[in-house]
Amino acid sequence: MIILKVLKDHGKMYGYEITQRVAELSDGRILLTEGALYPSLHKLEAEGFLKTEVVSIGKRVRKYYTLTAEGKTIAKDRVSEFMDFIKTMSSVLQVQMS
Amino acid sequence: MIILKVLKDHGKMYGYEITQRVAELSDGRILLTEGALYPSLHKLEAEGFLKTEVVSIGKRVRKYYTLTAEGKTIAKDRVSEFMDFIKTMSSVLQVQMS
DNA sequence: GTCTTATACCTAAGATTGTTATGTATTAGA
DNA sequence: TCTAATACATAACAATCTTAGGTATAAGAC
Repeated sequence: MIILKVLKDHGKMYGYEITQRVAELSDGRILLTEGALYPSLHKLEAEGFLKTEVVSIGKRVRKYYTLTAEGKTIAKDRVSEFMDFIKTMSSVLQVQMS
Repeated sequence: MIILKVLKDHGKMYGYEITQRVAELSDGRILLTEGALYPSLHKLEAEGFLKTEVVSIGKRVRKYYTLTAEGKTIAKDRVSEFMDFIKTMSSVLQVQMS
């Protein structure tokens, strides 16, 4: 969900850049590890939510990801789903008697 | 975390009662399934956060759970940890440029 | 009376997803 | 020249949830 969200806000990004962006946005509190990131990117791509574009930077290769049309829809859905989750959790956590 | 929280608010409860309470508090949106509930209760008990008391109701047996002193501390910690998570996620999700 | 639903406990197989570790390679800076 | 940062990726392991199955009592519908 986070990956989809930052791609939705920032447009074309590559994996490493996403980790940096998330760390920055969360003030270092969310560290998207590579073992979580890359399999997620590959899965999202396989599901048709992301499309890729490989770019050579000198001798190094960068793989840029962009949301597909379907990806934009899913991004919105996943974020609002998460917002609902937060609301639900808040109502569960607010209650306390005595 | 949810289990610890409802036990903290409501005191002595048995497993089935916890699922009902959580469903009620979340307006049916969080369904604590038995396959998730019981292993969690057993783990929390093994970790020393819960203590049990078996009560016979007619021929049926109920296993009541109560927070230990350590359990109360952990309950607070886990809840505030989750609150921090929500705050962090909110700051990540809020950002969006045009 | 009998059948279904609710109550009440539990475990286990399978799936998902994250962490940790490892591998490879380029580039920048000390 | 050595280390840290950049940049991709996979795999073993761990944690945890869902789904499915098992057992049994109590309440209510027909």
